[in-house]
Amino acid sequence: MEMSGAVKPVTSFFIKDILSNKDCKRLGGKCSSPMEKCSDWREESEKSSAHLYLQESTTGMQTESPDTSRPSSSESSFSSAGKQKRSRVAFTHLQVLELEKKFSHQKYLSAPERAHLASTLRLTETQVKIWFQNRRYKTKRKQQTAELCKDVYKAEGLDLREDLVSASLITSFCKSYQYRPYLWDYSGAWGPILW
DNA sequence: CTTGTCAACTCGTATT
DNA sequence: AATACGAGTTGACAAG
Repeated sequence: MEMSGAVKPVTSFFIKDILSNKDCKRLGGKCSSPMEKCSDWREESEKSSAHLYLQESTTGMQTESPDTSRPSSSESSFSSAGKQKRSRVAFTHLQVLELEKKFSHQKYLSAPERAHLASTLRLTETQVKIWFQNRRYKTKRKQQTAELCKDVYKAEGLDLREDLVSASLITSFCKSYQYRPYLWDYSGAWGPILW
């Protein structure tokens, strides 16, 4: 809140740093220079980049920039003034693919599993953790939306008179709400995507 | 311009 | 206290 927007954006991906950061925030203090995060996750990235580069050649599909961990404009995001833009790192197709594959089998990862996956994909554990969190949440929202739409269709079919107006509104909303970002998904473990 | 996507974020909570 | 979670928000970016 207080930190919002301004200088805050980037923080360390290390859990301890995140936590201490949080504490600082809550205490109203500013604990670390914005720079820190960069170097921190850089370290972590390099740690794993040593050998585990996620055999791109095996699939032969990786053509995107491999280094998601950062818009490796490591310097550029800071431009000149202290004002640093929040970065939105786009994971590579391959990374997302592997994450999805894992997610299709298990929605939750243990710490060791997460660590392994992270190093394999050259991501930080925090990135993997957040990705899974977001993924679960997205799945849930998607399902809720789908169910809502189903119900609306049913309601409309069975009882047209009941608040027809609002029902129709929701229906049209459902129709237009084509939110299926993971259509190409593995529809296996956690259910088919029905639309 | 607006809108959608999504990684990263905050906040409250649960578990150990 | 440390850690992870869900839910919701933020902000960068791309597509329309």
